[in-house]
Amino acid sequence: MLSPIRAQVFEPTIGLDASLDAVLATPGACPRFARDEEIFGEGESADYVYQVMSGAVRTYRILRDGRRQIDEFHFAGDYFGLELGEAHRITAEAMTDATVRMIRRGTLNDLAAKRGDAARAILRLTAEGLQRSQDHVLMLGRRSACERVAGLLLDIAERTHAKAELDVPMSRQDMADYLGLTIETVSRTLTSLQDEGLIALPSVRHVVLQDRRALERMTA
Amino acid sequence: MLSPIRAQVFEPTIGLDASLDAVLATPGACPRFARDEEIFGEGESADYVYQVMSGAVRTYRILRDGRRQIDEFHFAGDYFGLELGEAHRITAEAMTDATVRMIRRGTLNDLAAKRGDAARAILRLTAEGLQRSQDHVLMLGRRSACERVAGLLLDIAERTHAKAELDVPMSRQDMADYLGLTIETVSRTLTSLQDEGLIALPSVRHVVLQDRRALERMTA
DNA sequence: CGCTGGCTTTGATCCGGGTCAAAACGGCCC
DNA sequence: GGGCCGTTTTGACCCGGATCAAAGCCAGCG
Repeated sequence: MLSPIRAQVFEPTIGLDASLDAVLATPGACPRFARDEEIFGEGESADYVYQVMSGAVRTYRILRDGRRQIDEFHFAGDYFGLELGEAHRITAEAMTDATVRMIRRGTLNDLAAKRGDAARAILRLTAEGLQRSQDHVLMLGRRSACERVAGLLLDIAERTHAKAELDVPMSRQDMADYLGLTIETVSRTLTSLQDEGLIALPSVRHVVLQDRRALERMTA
Repeated sequence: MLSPIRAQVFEPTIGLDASLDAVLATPGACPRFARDEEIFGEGESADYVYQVMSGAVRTYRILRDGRRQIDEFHFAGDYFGLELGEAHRITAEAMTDATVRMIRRGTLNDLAAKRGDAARAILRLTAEGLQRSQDHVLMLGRRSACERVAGLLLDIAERTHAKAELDVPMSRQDMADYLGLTIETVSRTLTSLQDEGLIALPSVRHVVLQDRRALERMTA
């Protein structure tokens, strides 16, 4: 009944706009990471920029007492690990088994210095990250648990190019730490959305959006 | 007893690093805005980038039902209104009477195309905004009301170059909408910080940090 | 297959911060 | 100086989501 898990592999497409994919034809190293493996840690030297080729990645920070806030989820094609300073301010881990392209930061800087379109592509990536972070702020500051969960589901659908059925690559704990909630609240909210007929939960990591319109209404 | 309100006027200093201030010697228009006056609105064409010359500015978004989330406070010297797309995604208002420098976006683009240091300066501004937004996410997602208020006070102190005594240019409502709280909670939290001797509140918009160490401990 | 251990869900209760209401505090204008 | 109005503080109570606890539910493995 359920569609198989979509192979989330990144296929670069050359667009009209400045895109790093177009500029960075040279692949660079593409190591594999196992589920939950650390890709880089807070405080480490930021010598590389990364791109998800397959799988999914989470970036997060933790407070002294262990509270964790997930900053972003990264899917196939997404860049992450771009830093202003010398060191990573956040930690990155594979959420699923993942392959990740590593681009030497020096290479990127040289490219940016030589080619205006590369510099613009880097700026665009950073600015997109800022927009997503601003959306995240709005969600955490002013939205209810239900609105947050609905928003996350729609976001995952969009970013993994899923239609109605989506694979959720993250655990409930990951969802909670992204949404500023607890696992219990996330779980309860999902079941209540199911009870209202807005979604179906055929399995833990599989969600069907049954009334996308209604979900979007909560989000707007 | 109280020091007079510091004149928060921006004095550019030429640093060693790429700085837009150095590059943009040409002043451009510097209109004044009255307290609570709108500088630009969500959806408007983003033809200019702005820099606070004096006073303070808030940028925010509102949900359909009126819930407001303040994205950032901007003080003398800060740039704001940089957008990736054609339109502003957020609204900007003067929190106090303010003078604001307007820089035509085309000018900035030309400059970035011609001079690598200008392009780098713009990237840096965007990346700094991203870092602040990420800090904001961590605060909203995982910090208590008390930690949030303490963090805001320290942030204001740092960004207005205040030592122990600081002018708070924003209303309780502004603080609440930045911190993801209500006015009542902000007010209660401030008085409880005062009761514990961590701060003093000689007047509504004047705060004295009496135990900065303790405040920083809450924030870390 | 059946057992085991980690997720996830569900239940019961609690509490931090929200809501609603009223009093107190300033500014500001006359 | 006195009155007025918007902001801030304080009080009483409530509620959404957290916490604590106990079942379910698989997936993996022997």
